[in-house]
Amino acid sequence: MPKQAPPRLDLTAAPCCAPLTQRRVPTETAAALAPAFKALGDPVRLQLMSMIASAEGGEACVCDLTPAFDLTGPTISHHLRVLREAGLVDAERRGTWVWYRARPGALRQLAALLAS
Amino acid sequence: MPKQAPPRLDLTAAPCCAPLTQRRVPTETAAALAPAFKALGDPVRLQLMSMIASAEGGEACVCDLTPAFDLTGPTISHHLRVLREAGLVDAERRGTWVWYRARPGALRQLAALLAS
DNA sequence: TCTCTGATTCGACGGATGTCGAGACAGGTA
DNA sequence: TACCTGTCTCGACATCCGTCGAATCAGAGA
Repeated sequence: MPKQAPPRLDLTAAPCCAPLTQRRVPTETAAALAPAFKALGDPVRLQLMSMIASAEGGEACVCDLTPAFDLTGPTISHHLRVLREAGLVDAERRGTWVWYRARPGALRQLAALLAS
Repeated sequence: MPKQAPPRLDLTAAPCCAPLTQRRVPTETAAALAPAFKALGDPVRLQLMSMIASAEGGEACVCDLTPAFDLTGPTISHHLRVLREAGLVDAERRGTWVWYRARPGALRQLAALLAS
């Protein structure tokens, strides 16, 4: 869990969501959603996102995420932070461990933009 | 139009497409699709993609794209090349102008991955 | 309180990225 | 042929990004 709530994007606040293919995405919408796509634009983060979103109970522990990659703890922590700051996931510390869960609506909004 | 066909990703060749939220995305799939998300992870490219995909006739001329941004020609050309190499668009020169069109199936595949 | 473990932050490094100006290339047109 | 216009390539620059080791912080338990 971050020491203080990090500057987090609220994707649902984006001027929203007509499909990309329907009309030109306004500048503000592009600026609001591009960071989320950027966050998914790394293979490790794409897998992290998938592991979190598909985890049973809807949440995944960092202690399960880290050993799934050939990367150090700090690096995984960095990628999780990027996902957090992009508004894609939320983190919660419970006792010793930190749990991540997908932010409801975030993926849906991105999917809606790409939908035809 | 690129001088020679650039190394272009074939998104449809990616081990494909169960939603992110359903099961963990395999490493190869993540490696194949992350570049496409990365390409959309820039506000300018997101708008370019939208302008191309939503253009009437399904294609847009560079000569219409460039003046829509406060950027130089080379910079727009660079962004279009990134979209091309990510497998999201195709380019074709017809006479003086170069036309870009959305690559069918590319956006659909990304949307499918994000779908819940 | 002290110690141990899990997770984050910090600082550093090499490599990638966005932007531009200058120059090259492709097609029209005279 | 020569010239003009539209587009791309090249080289340079500052900035950002992915990764690591070391240090720090947060809880749990002795």
